[in-house]
Amino acid sequence: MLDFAVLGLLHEAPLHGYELNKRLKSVLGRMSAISYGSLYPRLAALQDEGLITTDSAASESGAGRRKKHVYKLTAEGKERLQEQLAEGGPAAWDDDAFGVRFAFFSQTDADVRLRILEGRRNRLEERKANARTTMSGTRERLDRYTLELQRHGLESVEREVRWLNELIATERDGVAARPHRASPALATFTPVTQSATEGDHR
Amino acid sequence: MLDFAVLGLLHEAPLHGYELNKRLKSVLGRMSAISYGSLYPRLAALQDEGLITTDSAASESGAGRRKKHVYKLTAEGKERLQEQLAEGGPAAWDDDAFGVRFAFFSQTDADVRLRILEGRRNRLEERKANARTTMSGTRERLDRYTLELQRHGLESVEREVRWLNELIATERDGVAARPHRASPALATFTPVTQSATEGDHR
DNA sequence: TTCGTCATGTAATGGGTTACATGATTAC
DNA sequence: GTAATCATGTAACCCATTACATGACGAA
Repeated sequence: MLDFAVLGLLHEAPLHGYELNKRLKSVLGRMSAISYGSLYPRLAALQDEGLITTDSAASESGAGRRKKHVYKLTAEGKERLQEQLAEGGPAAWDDDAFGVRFAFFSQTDADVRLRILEGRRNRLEERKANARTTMSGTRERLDRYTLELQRHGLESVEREVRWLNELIATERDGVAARPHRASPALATFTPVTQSATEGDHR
Repeated sequence: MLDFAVLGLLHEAPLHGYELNKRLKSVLGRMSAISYGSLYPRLAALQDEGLITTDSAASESGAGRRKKHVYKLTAEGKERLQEQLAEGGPAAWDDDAFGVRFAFFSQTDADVRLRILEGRRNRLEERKANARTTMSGTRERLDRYTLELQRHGLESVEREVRWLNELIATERDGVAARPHRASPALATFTPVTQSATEGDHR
């Protein structure tokens, strides 16, 4: 997951670790940024695997001077990234993975995008069904707050399903127009949010 | 976190591990259920610490027969739970903790409840501010999908803030009526959801 | 010249997962 | 009697975190 995000970001532009981490913050969404104690070892590992390089002549120049490494993808790294981008299976629709996959949709083929969006929606639809049955589920009446939590959770899921449906619709239009290549689909997306930024909350 | 949830559930009723895990699913919300490979060792540890017991004469009766252990809180366990229920600090308002804390609001004093709800709201309000600045943030224009992801995330946060504001309002009414003891606050909560279940999604 | 932030790293630790193994109970 | 599900447990591992340590660079 982390590896994928790193490869994806480096494909857009070469970066050094510190900067990478800041970008990661947007991409990983709710997981926010990764800690440096986690990132740097990972970068070292990816380098050992030959997926990324740093052309720091810097490490040769002076004495053992420590300066910022700018990493970029190797040919092998690009290949690996492409494989992962093509993966539209169940792994792509769980909570953690989906956000990251979505963040790199620009680099993803239109058909895979659609597969992921639909998979994700179905996953949520399942969860919705589950939640419904457990909530109104015969006996074992939950207490007030647990119930309210559940209710709010369910509503969130429903909201996300609607969002996905909109995305799927616009994606399909895009695909219909110019089939199969990565395409601007979302260009025509109209933000349905009817005043999301500052509404009522007395 | 897990420990707290376990103590909280056992305070409501004695349970054995397997059943506990199922209940945990509702309580932990998005973290869903914990794996058994995680739960059982933790139960053993809690027992070692003297916070829970299982009065299985069963372990003596036959030969080394393995049967279900029903766990319940010890006096020490109850004490520990009370301490944790009284904690309304920052730890209670992060993503993971909040849901669990909320799930046990029935066992939480009204003032602590309010502290947690407000803390949580402020936390989200902060995040909102952050997101806004990074989104419309000068240069480094994000790509289409990243932007859409961000937009949706922001909207979700705003929604949750509104939810919290409603909860806070009803809590305050409750507190005003009969100050300081654990009280039914939410009894008067009216579900503002104006048709959440199946709305527009063309 | 000192303070803040950029920048990189390591070691200890933690909290969970998966895979595996086993046994009891219920329903058919 | 056999399959499904309930129920408990262990060992190996994974991935990330925290705490710590170091150093470069720009601005006051």
